[in-house]
Amino acid sequence: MLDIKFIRENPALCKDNMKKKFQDPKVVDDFLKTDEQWRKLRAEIDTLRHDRNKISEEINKAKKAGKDVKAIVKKAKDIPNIIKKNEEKQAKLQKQLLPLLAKIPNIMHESVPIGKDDTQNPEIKKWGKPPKFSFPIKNHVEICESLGIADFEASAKSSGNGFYYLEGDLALLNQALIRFAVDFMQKKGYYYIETPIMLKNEILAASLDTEEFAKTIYEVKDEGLALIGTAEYSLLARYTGATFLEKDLPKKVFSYSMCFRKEIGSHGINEKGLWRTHQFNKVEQVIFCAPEDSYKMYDELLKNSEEIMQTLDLPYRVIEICSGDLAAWKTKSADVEVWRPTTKEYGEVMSLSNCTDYQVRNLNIRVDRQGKRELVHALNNTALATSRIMVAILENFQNKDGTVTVPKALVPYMPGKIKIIGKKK
RNA sequence: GCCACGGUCGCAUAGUCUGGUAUUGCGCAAGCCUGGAAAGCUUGUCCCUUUGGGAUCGCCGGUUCAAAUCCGGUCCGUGGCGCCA
Repeated sequence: MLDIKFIRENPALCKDNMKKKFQDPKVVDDFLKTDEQWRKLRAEIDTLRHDRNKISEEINKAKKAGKDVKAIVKKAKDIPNIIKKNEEKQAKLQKQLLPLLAKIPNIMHESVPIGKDDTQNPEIKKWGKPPKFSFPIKNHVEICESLGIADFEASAKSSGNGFYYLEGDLALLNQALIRFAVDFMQKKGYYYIETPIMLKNEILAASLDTEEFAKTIYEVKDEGLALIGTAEYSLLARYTGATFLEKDLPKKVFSYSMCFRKEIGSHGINEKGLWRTHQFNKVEQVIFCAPEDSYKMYDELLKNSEEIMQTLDLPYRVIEICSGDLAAWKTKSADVEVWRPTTKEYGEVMSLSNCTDYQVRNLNIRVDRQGKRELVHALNNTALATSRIMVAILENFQNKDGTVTVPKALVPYMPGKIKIIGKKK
């Protein structure tokens, strides 16, 4: 959420920001109106509490002096009831206030392109040449099935749609990708953390909005736990309530985890294969930094992602998320998309975001600056989500004989240092 | 899972039995002092609000004029026992 004080002081800016996102700015007015009522009530309650505290003190003094307190106690008895009534009113207002607050989005960076939806996200960079094939190409599902390195029939039987069995060389390629990405981030000086994959519902709910939660998160019934959709959540949760020392910032961390997503209403979840699944492996980067550094860190995170793509020799482009497509908690965001020769399109494989202090305000993650505590800024970016990168490798590096060449950078990570997947042994 | 004990201001700690101003030390910040520093002294050091105040003792609720303190529930931690990859 945004800082309430900031909304009070900058209503025009908040509304203008919403207009740029093609959202109804009326929410800001509704919020301010309710907020004013809340504050007024708050002041009343404070006065009542003050009266009560004073009377209690009087009773205490009178008692100690050995005086009869019956008369004062009788007087004091009415106040708690009035307070209680007002507190109930206040709680009601609070309940109205929170959803309104959640609807007011983070203030976008001035560089964010204006656009209605994802069709208007501009391409800001393109790297690598899409491969040319002298033979009819297969998509990754056909490659997997012809080489026997994945089984989607078996996973459909065991778990339903959106799962997969990886077998043999492909399962090993998956592990190679994870190791490659972990080594890469480690060399960049990021700190490696393996996190819980289940979080308490309320902890998880603090990192994303209610709608997003309902659409993506699997809950573990009767346990009050939920499976993470990305290690971003568990990494943020790791630092909930933390106060960093200024010398420890920027705090650059990364994690490998399995991720679980319901993908309710998502396009393509019924498609067979590895592109969109309920369960996948991801190496994730997260940075906590001083507010003035967050756009510098944004550039660094993007550079990391691009280097990974370039090292794997995968053709990609970078698109910037336009105002209308930008999630409420982000001020700026970009996707790295990989070339898919089978669809002749680029598809999302990495997602970079600067969330500034919007998430962190709920989580209360701060930096101590000479005795003053300030909220940090939080950023996140994919390092490598293996299933989609495997799709890209299988499709871009396929050979005429049906085999697939392992990208050079991954060969050292493959058992036996094999250079080709699917070669008859 | 069972039993015992515990959770207090950044850290440490008193207060809980017997309800009535949240104690002390350390660390940190500002000021005084100093040639400069240390020491010493003063003030501050979670949040909201500010003329006053209000809230806060893991969390939620109850009793009460008044709850760190009493009652109920819950979460977390430590030790022991049990189970176990």
